[in-house]
Amino acid sequence: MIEYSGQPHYLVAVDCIVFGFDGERLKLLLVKRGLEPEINKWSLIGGFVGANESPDDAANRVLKKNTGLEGIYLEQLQIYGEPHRDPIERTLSVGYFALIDIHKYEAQLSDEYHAEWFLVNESPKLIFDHAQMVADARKKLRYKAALHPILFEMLPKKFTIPQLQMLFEEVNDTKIDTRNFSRKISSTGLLIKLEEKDKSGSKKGAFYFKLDKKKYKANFQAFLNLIPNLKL
Amino acid sequence: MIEYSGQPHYLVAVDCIVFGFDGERLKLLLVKRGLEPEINKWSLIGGFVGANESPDDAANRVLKKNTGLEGIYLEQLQIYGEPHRDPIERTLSVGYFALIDIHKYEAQLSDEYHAEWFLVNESPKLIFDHAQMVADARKKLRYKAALHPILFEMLPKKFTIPQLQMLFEEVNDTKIDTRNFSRKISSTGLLIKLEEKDKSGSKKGAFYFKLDKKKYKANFQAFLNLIPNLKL
DNA sequence: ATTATTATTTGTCAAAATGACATTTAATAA
DNA sequence: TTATTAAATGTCATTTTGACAAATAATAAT
Repeated sequence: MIEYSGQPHYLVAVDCIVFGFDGERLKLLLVKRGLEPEINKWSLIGGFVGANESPDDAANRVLKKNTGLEGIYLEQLQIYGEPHRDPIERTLSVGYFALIDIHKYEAQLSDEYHAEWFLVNESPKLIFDHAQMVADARKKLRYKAALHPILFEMLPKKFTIPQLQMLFEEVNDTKIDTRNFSRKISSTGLLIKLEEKDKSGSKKGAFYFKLDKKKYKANFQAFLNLIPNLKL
Repeated sequence: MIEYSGQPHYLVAVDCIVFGFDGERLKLLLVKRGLEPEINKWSLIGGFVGANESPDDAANRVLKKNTGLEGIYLEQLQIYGEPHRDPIERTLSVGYFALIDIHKYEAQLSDEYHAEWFLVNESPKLIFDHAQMVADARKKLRYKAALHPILFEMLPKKFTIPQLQMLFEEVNDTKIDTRNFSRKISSTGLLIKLEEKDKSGSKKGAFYFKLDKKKYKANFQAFLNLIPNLKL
């Protein structure tokens, strides 16, 4: 087989910044690293890109292995390729951010996988440049969520408007006016009101809504300015 | 030296999608590939990531080598990593899109570098997955340019409003109303009007403007909706 | 000198979107 | 029956938007 002569070869990994929402707070899924160096330290979910898979494939595989979940929302963040970011040997890592409905994950046997959820603001120290990856991913999540309805990926099938608003407030670290928010949300036409109410949060109860998936897919590109005074 | 045992290693390259604007049309900078396979075919400007450089470093080095220019606006696009995208051996490529003031480049000795400008819509067939990279880069350029003032990176120090508008129209492949466009542009406060006029395009002449670089840097994040009926 | 030409520049107005603000409502608990 | 609590909804002034055409400045032609 011909090769490009004399060029160095590197390991290529993927690392996933996995966000979830428990109904109140934004969370981050971490695992204890299973190999040296830094074994047993907290780390993003990651792994090496195999010979017959693309980085996207690798990210999906690694996510399934660590959570049992398939079909997770995944988006390429960027590549991390500083020469010495991994002390053992040169490894470039493709960062992905993933959005999970946390309840789907909790439905899995949590012993089978040793990933753990942390509040994003109370995460432990992470290995290598993983803290930078998380910071970049939070920024990108804010950016995208301001323009596209990706946050629904973190909600269960049925959710309430107050829940949705809390999620937006968490992601953007801001308070949003209830009246303006619900006006904006309903103007998108993406939500379908259900009969049922969620009585857990109040005496009155909040109506459940579900996503209009047809419109969601059709309108994924146009969902501007859900955050007041948006400054990207 | 310790290594991660048994993991495959790959070549890692960078490829730059270089956009320029000649005052009327959007252009793409290509080179004839200098090595087998596909030698002498048209290709994006690219190269392998060296042992002591990051992909960002490599992109800057490769751009300087092929154009003589430094300090070019560069942004990571995404990674291209399908297992067989390069027929010789597995190579992952980090795509970058670059924005150049085409006049700076023309000031260089054009014989010294054999890169050539093509109209983006009349580019030759490209090697490997480079056509896909160009398509992705155009999409991302539209996206970013709708929200951030990056298109100024393609203009000379002095430029006119009609030129600026033509650039926006080229990038977005649309027509924009002159009155609304100049209202929007001036509301950003990013432009400083000069005394001088550009007489080349008309009898009346169009006033030159320059970028207020302080405001440009300060407001890089907030420059929304320059394209009417924006649908991202 | 006057007029014609041509791209540049600027103005209006109605409609829609935005942001700030407080009250009503529904269900349960007291 | 009343108190409590979160959910749901309405108003209004301001700003932004999009659609539309007339005026201007310089040169070329007569």
